[in-house]
Amino acid sequence: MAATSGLMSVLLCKFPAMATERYNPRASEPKWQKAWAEAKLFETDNKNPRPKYYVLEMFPYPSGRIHMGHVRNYAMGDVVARYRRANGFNVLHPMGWDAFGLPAENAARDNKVNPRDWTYANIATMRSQLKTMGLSLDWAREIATCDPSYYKHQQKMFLDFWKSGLVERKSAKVNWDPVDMTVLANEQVIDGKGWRSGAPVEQRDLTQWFFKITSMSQDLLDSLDTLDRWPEKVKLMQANWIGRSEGLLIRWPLAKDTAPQGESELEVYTTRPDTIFGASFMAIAADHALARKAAANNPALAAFIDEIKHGGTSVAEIETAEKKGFDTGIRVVHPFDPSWTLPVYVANFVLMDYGTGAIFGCPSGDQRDLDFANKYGLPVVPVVMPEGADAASFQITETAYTDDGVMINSRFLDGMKPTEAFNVVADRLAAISIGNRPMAERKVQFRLRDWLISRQRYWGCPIPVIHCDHCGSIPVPTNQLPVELPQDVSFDKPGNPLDHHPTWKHVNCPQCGKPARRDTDTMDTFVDSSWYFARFTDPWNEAEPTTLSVVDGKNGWLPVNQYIGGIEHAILHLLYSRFFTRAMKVTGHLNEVAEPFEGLFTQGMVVHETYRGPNGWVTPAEIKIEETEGTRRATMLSDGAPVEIGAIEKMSKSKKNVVDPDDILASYGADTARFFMLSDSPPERDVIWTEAGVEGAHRFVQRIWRLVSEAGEHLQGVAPASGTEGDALTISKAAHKTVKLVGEDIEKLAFNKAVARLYEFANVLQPALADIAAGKADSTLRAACRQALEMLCVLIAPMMPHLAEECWAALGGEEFVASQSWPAFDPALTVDNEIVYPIQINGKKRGELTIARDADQAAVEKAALALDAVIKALDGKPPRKVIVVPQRIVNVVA
RNA sequence: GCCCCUAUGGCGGAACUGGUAGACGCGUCCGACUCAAAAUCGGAUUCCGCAAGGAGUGCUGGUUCGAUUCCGGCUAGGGGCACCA
Repeated sequence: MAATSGLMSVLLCKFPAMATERYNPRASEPKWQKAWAEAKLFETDNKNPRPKYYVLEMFPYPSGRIHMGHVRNYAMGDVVARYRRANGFNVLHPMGWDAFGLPAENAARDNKVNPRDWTYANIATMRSQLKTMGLSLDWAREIATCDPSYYKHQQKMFLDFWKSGLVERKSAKVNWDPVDMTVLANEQVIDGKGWRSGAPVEQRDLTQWFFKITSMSQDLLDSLDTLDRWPEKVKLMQANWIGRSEGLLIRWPLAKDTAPQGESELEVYTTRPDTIFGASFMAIAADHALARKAAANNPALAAFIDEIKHGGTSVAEIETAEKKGFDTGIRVVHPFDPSWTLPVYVANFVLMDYGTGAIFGCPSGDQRDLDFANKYGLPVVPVVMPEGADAASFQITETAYTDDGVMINSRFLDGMKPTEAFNVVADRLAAISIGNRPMAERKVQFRLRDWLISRQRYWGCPIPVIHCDHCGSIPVPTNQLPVELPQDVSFDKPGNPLDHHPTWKHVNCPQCGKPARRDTDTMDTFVDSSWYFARFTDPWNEAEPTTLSVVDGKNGWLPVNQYIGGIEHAILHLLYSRFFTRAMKVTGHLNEVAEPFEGLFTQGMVVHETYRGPNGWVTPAEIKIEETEGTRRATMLSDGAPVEIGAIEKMSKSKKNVVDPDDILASYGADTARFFMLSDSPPERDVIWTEAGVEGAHRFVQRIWRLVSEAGEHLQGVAPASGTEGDALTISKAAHKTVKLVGEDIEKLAFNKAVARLYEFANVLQPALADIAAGKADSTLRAACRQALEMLCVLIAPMMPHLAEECWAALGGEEFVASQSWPAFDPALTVDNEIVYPIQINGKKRGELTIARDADQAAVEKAALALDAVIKALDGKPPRKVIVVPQRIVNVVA
C-alpha cells in the first residue's frame, strides 16, 4: 500500500496533467519534509542580514507523546514563522524540551525506569511526532533542559545572581508528609492528605533558596505598560499577582499586664487606617512571634496553632477554609484612646508571609472580619456609611459595607471621606512615638513573594552550593561546573534520592578543604524555562549561557517577537522569565533588552466531549454516535451498551476524552490536522475537537487539490495576469482581496478568519476552474486563474505546507513554495466602485441603495429619499432627520 | 474566599472604531450524477408565519438616529491562586 501510493505520488508530481487522483498525504508529506530538511530550508543563520523575526512556542514537557494542545500550539506558531519568512524576514523558530520535572520521578518510582532514560525516550518519540507535523523548525538548535550542557550555564547564572545579591537563603513552609518523610507538591496533597501515604500533611519550615524577585516588584509592575502586544487579561493577572498596595504600618502598644515577656507592641499593616475606630480585634498568623510566646504557657492555644499547621499551604485552601480564631489573652491599646483595649486572636486566615503577619479587624468594612466578629461575639461599629444615609440608624449586621462613603462613629474623622481620613490618621500617628519610633509609617506593600526555587527532588538542576561547617555555604567553583546529577539513583526509599545517595553529596569544601556536603536540593523547573528562549539564540556556546553579539541588541534576536502558549502560564512562567531577563542583564548575560517577549499570544485549550459507559469513562474510539430526529445517542462499539454523552472538557487521561494526534496524523495527514486546529475557533478560545470538523478540513484539502490539479494541465505555460473585465476581473478581485485580508488576519493571529477567507476564495474560483478544466475558458480568464492559483498556493502554504508544495509543483512552480515571497496585491483590485447602502427607517432596515463609491453625501441622501420604501414610510411628510454615514449606512428618522 | 474570562441559529463561529446580525464551516433537507452507494456538484437552511409581517445576540435597565458592540444591575459556565508543567 505504502509503496503504491508513493509511486503514485511520484507520478503525480512528474505528470500533473494526469493528476485527478485524490491527494495522498501519506506519500506527499514525508516527501516534502525530507526535501525541506535536505535543503536546510528552516535552519537559521545568525549572520543573515535580513531583518530578524523570532517566533517561539512554549516548549513542551516530554511527557511521552504529543497531545492535541501541542498540535494547536505549534500549528499556530508555524503559520507565523512561514508567513514571516515569506515576507522577507530571517526567522528564528527553534524547538526544545522542558525536560526536568516530577513525572519522570513518578515514572521511575512506578515503573523502575531511570528518569534520564525515560525522559530521553520520550523526547525521541515526541521529536519524531513533531517532525511528522511538517513544522518549519530549526532542529539544529534543539536543546533539552536536563542536559548538563544546558544546566551547566544555569548553575553559572545562579552563582552570578547570588554574587549580585539576587539570591537569598531563608525559611519557608512546605507540605510535609510525616509518613513518607518527604516534601509534597501541592498537586500531591489531596484533601489535606499525602497522595501515596494518605497521612495528614503538616506544614514544616525548611531553609531554602530564593530568587529575590520582590526586589524588582515595582519595575515588573510598571513595565507591564510597555507590553502593548500582550493580552490585557494577562497583564491584569500579573498586576494583581504583584499586588501593589499603599497602606500604613501601625504599631499598637500591648496592654502591659497582658504582654508576653519582652514584647511591647504589635505591628500591623493595613490599607484602611481610616477604619481604625471600627477596629474590634487583632488577628495574627500562627507563626507570629506573639502567637508562639502566648502558646508557650497555654496548651489550648498551642493545640489550635498545631491544628492550623495541618491545613494546606496554598492560598486557595486558606481562603476557603472555615475562618477560625483563638484568643491569646493579649490585649492591645487603641492608638487614639488609652482606655480602649482590643483582643489579639490567632487566626487561620492570616498569612505570615504577607505584610507583618498581623492585621486589625474592622468588621463593618470587611466581610471576612464581620463573619469573624459575629462568630466570636466581637463588637461591630459601622465607620463608613453611604453618602446621604443616616448616621444614627446606620447598622451593619450580616453584610459589610466596603464602598466609598462618609466617616461616622470615628470621632475627629467624622464627616470626612475615607481617603481624607486615611491621611489624617497617617499624619497623626506618625507624630506619636512608641519605643523611639513613630506609631505609624506609610508603606508600599506587594503581595508578590520571593521566588522559592529549592525543590527536594532528584530530577532537576542541582543547586551548585557546598555547605561547610566551618565556611558556611560556598559556591561550587566555576571550573567545577556542571554539578551533574548522579546516574545511579534509587527511588525505593521515599524522600530525595540525592540526599540518601551514598556518595554524591560528600565533597570537600572548596575553601578550606575539609569534608563538607553538597546542597541536595534541585531548582524549580520554572528556572529552566526562564531563559531557554535566550539560549536558543546560540545553543552552541559552551563557555557562556549566551553570546552577547547575537542574544539581543542591534544584531541580536531578543526580544521574542511572537511568543505563543497556553494561558495557564499567564502568571508564573511569564513573570519569572521577565525577572530572569532583568537579572541576566544585571549579571552581564544580556545587553539591553528590557522585556523577553514583545508579543504574547495565549491560545485556548483543545476540548472534547466526554463519554461515560456502564463501567465508567470510555474513549471516543470505543463508541459510536448516531443521530435520530435531532437527538444524539452513543453506544459502545463492543456490545452496544448505552453510553451517556457528558460535558465538553479539556482533554485528559482521567476522563478518557483524548484523541491521539498520531492517529489523526496517520489517517488524515498533518495538513488536515493543522488546518482544523486553525479553522474552527478563534485561537484564544477553546476549540472543540470533533470528527466532523476534521473531516470538513480534510474535504477542503482534497478540494484544493482537485481544483488545482484539474485546472493545472490547462494552465501550463500560461502567464499570470490580472483580469480587467468580466469573469477574469471577478477572479482577480477575489484573489487580490484575499491576499490582502489573509495577510492582515495572519498578522492579527486571527487564523480562523484567514481560513474563512480561503474558503470564500475557493468558492469564487470553483466555477471558473471548472470552465478551464472543461476547456471553455478564454485566455484572459486563464491568465487570471493562473495568477489566482499561484497566489492560493502561497496563501495556504503557512497552514497546509505539504499540500501547497504539491499544488505548486502541479502548476509547474519553481523551487519550493516555502521559499516563495508573499504575493503583492494590487490595491485598485481590492476596492469596489459601487457601494450598497442599507437604508434604515427609524433604525430598521427597509431597503438597499446601490450607488457610486464617490457619490457625495447629498447625492446619497437624495437617492435614499427617492426609494419606494422610504416614500411609503414617510407618507408625504418630510423626514425629521437623515443620517448618512459615508460608505456605511443611511438612517431616515420619520 | 479572592482574581480573571466567556455567553450570538441545531452546532463552531463572523460582524472593521456604535452602522445590513448570522460571513465561513459543520449538520440537516431538496435536487443532479449513479443500477445503487460513497465521493462530487447545484440549491435551501435564525425563529414564528401560507403570506404580508413580526421577533431575535444569556437576563434586565440605561445612553443613542441606530447597541452583539458603550454603561449599571443580575444569571449561568469556565480558568488561575505560588512545589504539575
